[in-house]
Amino acid sequence: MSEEIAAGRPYHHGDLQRALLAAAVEAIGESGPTALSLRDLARRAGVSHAAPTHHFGDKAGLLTVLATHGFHLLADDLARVRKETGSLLEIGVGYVRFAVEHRAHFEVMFRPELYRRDDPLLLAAKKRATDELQAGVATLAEPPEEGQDARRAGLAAWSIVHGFATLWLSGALPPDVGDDPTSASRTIIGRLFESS
Amino acid sequence: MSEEIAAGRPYHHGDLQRALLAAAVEAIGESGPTALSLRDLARRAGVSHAAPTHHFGDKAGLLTVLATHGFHLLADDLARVRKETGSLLEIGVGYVRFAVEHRAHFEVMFRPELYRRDDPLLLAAKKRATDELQAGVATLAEPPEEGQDARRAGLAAWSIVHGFATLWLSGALPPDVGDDPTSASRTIIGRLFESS
DNA sequence: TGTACATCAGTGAACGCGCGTTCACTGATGTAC
DNA sequence: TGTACATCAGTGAACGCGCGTTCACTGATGTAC
Repeated sequence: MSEEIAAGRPYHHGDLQRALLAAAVEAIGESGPTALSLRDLARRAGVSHAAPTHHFGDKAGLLTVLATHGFHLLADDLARVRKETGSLLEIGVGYVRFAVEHRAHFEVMFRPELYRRDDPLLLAAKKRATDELQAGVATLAEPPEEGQDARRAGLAAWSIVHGFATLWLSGALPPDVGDDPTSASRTIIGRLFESS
Repeated sequence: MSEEIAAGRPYHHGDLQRALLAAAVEAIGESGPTALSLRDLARRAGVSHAAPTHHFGDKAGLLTVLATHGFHLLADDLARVRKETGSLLEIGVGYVRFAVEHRAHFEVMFRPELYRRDDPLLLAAKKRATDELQAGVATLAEPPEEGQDARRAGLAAWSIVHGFATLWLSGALPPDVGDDPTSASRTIIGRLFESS
């Protein structure tokens, strides 16, 4: 219990940057990333509408940080699944689960026109995630030799899980796929990994 | 040469609906579908800013028509490739080609929050496209029996081509994939169809 | 062949709204001495 | 332990902008008779 909390809203927020990012996730969940406005985030965080500019400069700045967080979260998830299961199929299912559970992050991550796509921290985070996916390919029962074949296998795996995730999120899949993206994706993307 | 054209800009446009849709494709190609404004389309078509409302009601109405056109174009493309090649792999490559060549349509089609997703004409067009993809599964050398297996094969094929297309469009794929989405997708999505 | 009238397509002025950005400011915090 | 000062975080008023929407209107077209 800090004094500031006991004394009511302090002049300084304390952790406004984090609060704004949380508000952004909430707002994106409601209306998508393009409807986002800095004034709305300020309202949600209970600060003046000019405060966000202080921390992020503009909307692209905020979304760059949000996308960077997203790529790190994704890399963490994939690494965890790989260590726990050693299965490329389960890593793929983990990718789909990430997309559904962190929809706001996922939607921003793959709309680079919304952020600074050449930001160094962002690029590093993105590399972590793609490296992790590529490492998953090596867990196959008959892993392709390093080189072109392994790269293609990685891109095929990425394509199928990314496609399933985006089709799921857009509501394009037929209703009888069910309402559990984890198990639905396991039976469908399993077709690519049958040899493992 | 109609009298109106000879006499300069006529009061009535003649085919404003089509002109506005073409302007929308152009504008979306430049700035994406969410930045679209009816006033901008009116400007591009050379009419007053209130004219588009007459034809489409609002932005969602216009995008519903645009998405419907897109699904018909896609179904046409897939049907043509199926008849010409009888190959699911080539149908998949055709899907990717469509996404790249009709980027504006494709982007709208899979963002249903932008249009009236329960519009009957739209649903019919979408069904044509998904049916066509499912018909492609039957062209496999060892087609799965009708039923669950065939449906899963169709969803797996849809996922991988949709994933490749969206990753390509977002610029997420590594540079060494090359700059020809048709041949790049053929080698990569071919991994799913190797048995054919 | 002509005329009257309904219908349709497009106009342009007006409105209110939310937005990003700027700017002089003020409150709070930390650090040097 | 106290004081001065620099720095940082957040304020709130003001601005100009593009947008969607409304509305009374006008020009053009087609059809009935």
